[in-house]
Amino acid sequence: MSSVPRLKNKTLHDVARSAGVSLMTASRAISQPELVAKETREKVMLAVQVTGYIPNRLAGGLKSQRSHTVAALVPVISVPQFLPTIQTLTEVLEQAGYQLIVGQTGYDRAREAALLNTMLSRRVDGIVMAGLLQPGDAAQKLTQLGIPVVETWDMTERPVDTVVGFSHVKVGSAVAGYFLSKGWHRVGLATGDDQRATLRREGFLSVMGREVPTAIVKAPASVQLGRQALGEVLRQDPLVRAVFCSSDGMAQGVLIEAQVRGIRVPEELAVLGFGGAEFSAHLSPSLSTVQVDGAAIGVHAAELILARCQGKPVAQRIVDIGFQIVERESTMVSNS
Amino acid sequence: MSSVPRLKNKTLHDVARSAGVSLMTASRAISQPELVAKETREKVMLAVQVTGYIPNRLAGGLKSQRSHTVAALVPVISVPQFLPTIQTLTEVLEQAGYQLIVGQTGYDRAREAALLNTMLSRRVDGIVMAGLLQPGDAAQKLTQLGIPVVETWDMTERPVDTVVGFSHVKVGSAVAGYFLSKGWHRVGLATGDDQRATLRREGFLSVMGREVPTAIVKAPASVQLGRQALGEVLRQDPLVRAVFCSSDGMAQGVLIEAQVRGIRVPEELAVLGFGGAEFSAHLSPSLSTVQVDGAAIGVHAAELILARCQGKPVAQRIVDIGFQIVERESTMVSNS
DNA sequence: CTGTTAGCGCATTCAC
DNA sequence: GTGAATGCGCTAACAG
Repeated sequence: MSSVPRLKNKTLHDVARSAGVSLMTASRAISQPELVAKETREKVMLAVQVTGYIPNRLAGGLKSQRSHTVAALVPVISVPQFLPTIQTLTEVLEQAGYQLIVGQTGYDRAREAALLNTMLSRRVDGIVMAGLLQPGDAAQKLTQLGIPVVETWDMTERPVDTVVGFSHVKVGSAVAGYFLSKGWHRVGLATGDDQRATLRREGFLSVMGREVPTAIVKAPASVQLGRQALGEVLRQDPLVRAVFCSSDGMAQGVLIEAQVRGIRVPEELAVLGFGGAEFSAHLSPSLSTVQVDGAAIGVHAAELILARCQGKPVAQRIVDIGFQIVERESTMVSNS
Repeated sequence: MSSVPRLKNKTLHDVARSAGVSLMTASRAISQPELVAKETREKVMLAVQVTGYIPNRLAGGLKSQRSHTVAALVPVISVPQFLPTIQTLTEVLEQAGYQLIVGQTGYDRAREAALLNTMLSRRVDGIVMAGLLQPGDAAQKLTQLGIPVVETWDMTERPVDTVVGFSHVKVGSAVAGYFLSKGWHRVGLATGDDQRATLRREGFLSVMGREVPTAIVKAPASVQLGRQALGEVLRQDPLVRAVFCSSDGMAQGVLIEAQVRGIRVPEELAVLGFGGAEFSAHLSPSLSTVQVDGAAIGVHAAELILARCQGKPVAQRIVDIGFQIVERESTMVSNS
């Protein structure tokens, strides 16, 4: 099977010859049909069929200086939070004739820098980051080269280029405020160790005004780690009244661990997640969470990149799509 | 910000001039350093630093006929089952200097064919499919062009090129056999409408030898659809004893719905999922499931593609990685 | 509306 | 060990 007579790819040249026109006419008939006489166009289209021609976009890109590809850099592809963003990003880009190249940084700065270089050497037309770009040589180079960059799922006043997201610090303080408004003072945190989760924690603590029982687990978080985390928080304060988790997956683990330990949610323990995962609404008790519109982030990111690629000016370089605390059963009790 | 003086990319030419060597020497110093005198090499490396040169892999690829990219086609990127596969695939490929381009078929044959053409026009060096390739012109073309293709997460005796996966029919019959061995005859199905879920259903029914209460939901499945599905199955048979679900997400929904309705699992209703999701082990009751090693599929797929790209013969064109029924609390009762 | 010319940036092939 | 020529497949820019 390894010695198949690998059929050579047809080139535009073959098409042109088969259609009896020049190379350039064939090229135009395909990419700018309106500039070509109807009859000629049909001849070329027929030749394309006959020869089984598949254009080589790499070659075209060499000349036109655009690869029609966009890089997406995520910590790990399987982080559920980013999935809706990547999904819509892929869809919108594809409709515009762009494809996505994915890279995984593995929460590692060195790899992020290396990956950025790889992507540059592939001449991607734009870069979408999950999170903020690490400052450094790579970031500078991007600005110098004028490559569109969209940072997402976070917020900053000075993006490398553009940013679509929200403030994690504000999320943390909003949740703390929410807990306090419920009269819950014995609160705890079950949180991942990644940068954004840390920001939420800081926002939370700044409103609380003191340290609170905290379990920090290694990102990416999971249901299992959520269960362990509740154990840790309870060790630090057996009478903790409410826990803020850094993901809905962890929160699910906390719910399960509470159930196993016979702790009633929300009567004895309130639980709040983060991310607005599909399943959170359908757990029992249903899970309160901080809802973020990941799909909207993807759409905005795609539009920013596309606008930049077409040389259009961008109205808003900083898009704050905000967030929303969705109150469900896991935190729903009358104030006491 | 849209009128930044877009710095032109440096080319190998610039590097060569800066180093005072010829273009070709610069090229070699970078890609085949051992063929160049140490002194020359260092001059070139310095010049690379000074100029801030980033190689253009598209240009190199034009000549060498390899893009060092691989296409991955999935129905939707957010289908949890494929995530471990995509993740390891990306990792292994990246280590070998290859990047992944993702495409979403949206469970749509026409889009799959169109996407394949798009990927061909990008001259990807290989294609990894989630599931089997639809027979058709596109598939034929792939064979003609001798492009490595790995079909995954399914099994066939006649792959387009290679296949890494397992038989969904066998999964279905194994689960049916398992249920029967437990003495459960009033069984039901809660299943998605995608092709692979349908195969599992067929395998299941072929062993049962008759139709059973079935809820079919639109893919991609979800926790919510799982809850609805149990409702539907119960409507068809209020005394159903065991349900086989087409994903762990759906199974989780079934568990929750059972809990809400006061149906005890596993005493009154046994539940079995599919996919071996991380969370399944940590639910309460823990979820029995059909475990599949998605990461192993990714590793195998990457190795097959890489071997083919390097012209090495492939030992096994058909790799069956099998599956395993993992018995947990949701089906664990003494035989009756 | 169509054809000609001249590269895009690099790597293969051959000389030296 | 190094360099010059040539072309990968296509398109921008100009002539006709």
